[in-house]
Amino acid sequence: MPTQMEHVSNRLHSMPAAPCKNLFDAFLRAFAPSSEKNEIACALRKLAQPMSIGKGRTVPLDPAQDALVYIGSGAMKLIACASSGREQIVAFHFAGELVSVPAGAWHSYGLCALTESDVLTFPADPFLEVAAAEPAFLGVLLERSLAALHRCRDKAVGLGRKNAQERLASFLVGMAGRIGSIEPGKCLLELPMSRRDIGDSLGLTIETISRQFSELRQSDLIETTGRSRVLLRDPAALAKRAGHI
Amino acid sequence: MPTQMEHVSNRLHSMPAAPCKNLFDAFLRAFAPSSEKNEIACALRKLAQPMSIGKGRTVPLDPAQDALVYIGSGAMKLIACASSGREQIVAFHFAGELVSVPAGAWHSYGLCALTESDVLTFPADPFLEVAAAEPAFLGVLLERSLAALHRCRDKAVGLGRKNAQERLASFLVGMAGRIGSIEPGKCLLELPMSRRDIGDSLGLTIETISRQFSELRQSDLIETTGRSRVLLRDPAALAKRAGHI
DNA sequence: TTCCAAATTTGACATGGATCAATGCAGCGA
DNA sequence: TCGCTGCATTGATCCATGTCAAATTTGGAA
Repeated sequence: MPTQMEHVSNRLHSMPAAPCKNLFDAFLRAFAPSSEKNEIACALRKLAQPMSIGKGRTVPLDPAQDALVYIGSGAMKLIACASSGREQIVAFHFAGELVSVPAGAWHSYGLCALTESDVLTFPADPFLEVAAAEPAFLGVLLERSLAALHRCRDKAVGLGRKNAQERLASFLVGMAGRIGSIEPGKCLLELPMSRRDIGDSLGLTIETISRQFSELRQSDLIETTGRSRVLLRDPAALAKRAGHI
Repeated sequence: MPTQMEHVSNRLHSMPAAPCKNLFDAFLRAFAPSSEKNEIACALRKLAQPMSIGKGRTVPLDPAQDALVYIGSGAMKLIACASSGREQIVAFHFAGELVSVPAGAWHSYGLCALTESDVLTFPADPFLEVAAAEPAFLGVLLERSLAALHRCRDKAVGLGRKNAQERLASFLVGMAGRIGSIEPGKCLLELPMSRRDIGDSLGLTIETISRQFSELRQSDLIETTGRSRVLLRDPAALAKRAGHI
C-alpha cells in the first residue's frame, strides 16, 4: 500500500524524536503562551502522546475515555458512525487545531487523516485536571470549544434545512475562510478531501456532490482543476447561494 | 394576546426584585460553588440581566455581541434562521443550563421560550473576562460547552444520515434522558414543545413527525396522551430504532 | 357543558436526492 | 510515455419525504 510506504519513509528522514519536541512546543505556544517551561507544561508533556498518522489512517485512541488531539500538521476528518455502517463526517480539522473526541457516546467517533498528519493525543480528563490550574489556558480552551460549537451548529442548520446546492456552496465558502488563499474578489482552494468525504460531511451522496459541482461550474461560480483545486470566482455570490443571511 | 397577559401578571405577583436575586444565587451555586460572595460574584452580578420570558417570546439580545443565557426555570429552544425564513432548531435547553448564543454568524440565532422562563443574560466577552480569574468556574464552563458540542455532533449525525423514524426515536430517547421520569423498563415524558418544534429540530415537516408518531404507536413502542405526554414502553428497543450503536 | 381556534392526524400526489449502471478521466507507477 | 486503477461524472429510475388539502382532536374560553 503506497500510503503506508510514504508514511514510514517520512518518519525515517524526519527523525522520530525531533518532531515530538517541536510539536509539543508548538502546542504550548498556541494554547498556553504564558506557561512555557513551568510545571503545567511538564505535566502536560507527560500526558502527551506524539504520533504521525498516515493518509487514510485513524488515530489510535483508548475507546474507554474521551480524548483531546492537537493537530500539529496535516488535515483530518472527525467521523461518527451510526448503526449499519453509515458514516457522517462531523467536522474537518486542520493544523493548529485541538479536537475533542468523545468516547462512549450514542455514535462512535474516530479521527482520520486526510493527509499525513502529526498529532499529539491527550486523555481528556487528566488533561483538563492539569489545565484547571492555569486560567489563561482554560480560557483559550473554552474559546476554542465555543468556536467549534458554533461551527457545529451552523453545520446542523445546513444538514437540517438546506438543499444540495446550498450545502455545497456553504461548504466551499466555509473552507475558503479556513484554508483558502484570498485574492480580491476570488479565492483559490486546494481541497484535501475527496468527493466522498464532502458527501459524508454534507449528508449527501458522491453523485449528488458531483452534480452540484457541475451546476456551480455551469453557473460560472467556480472553476475546478483536477480533483482538488477549486477557484471561487465570486465568493459573495456563492455565499448568497449558500443561504447565509 | 394571552401569553402577553400571563407574562405581565406573573411578573406582578412574583415581585420583580426577588426572583433576580434567587436566580443569580442559583446560577452561582451551579457554576461557581466556591466563589459565592467574593468579588467575582459581584462583577458577574453587575453583568447579569435578569428577565422573565413569556411562552413563545424570544430573549431580547444585543445583535452586536455574543451572549450567554442562564435558564433558571422553564424550557427554551435555540433557533437559527437561514435565508428565506427557514428555521432550524439547533438545541433545546432546560432549567439549570447555560446557553451560548452567537451573534453575527452565518445564520442568525435566537433563544425562544417554550414555556414561561426566568433567565439571566450576560454579554459573553465581559463575562468570560471576569470568569478568567476563577479556574474552577472556567472549568465548569468548559465542561458544559464540551457537553453541548458533543450533543450538537450527535444531532448532526442524525440530520445527515438518519431517516425520519430514526430521527424521532433518537429525539425521544434523548429527551427521556434529560427530562423523562424514569421507571424500570419504561419512561414517561411530558414534552414542552409542539410537533412543529420537533420537526424544526429534526429537519422534517410536521406531517412527517405526525406519521412517525403513528408508526411508533402502531409498533407498541410508545403511547401518547393528549398533545404532550409520551410513554416510552421500551426505551432500549427505541434506542435500537434510533440507529445508535 | 358547549364551543371554537389551533394543533394534529390522515390522505393523495409531487419531487429532490438516492440508487444503480456505465463511461470518462486523473494521477501514479513502470 | 503508456497503461492501469480508482475517483469522478453523467444518465435513468425509484422512493422517502415534502407539499397540498381535508378531517379530526385537543385544550382552553365562554
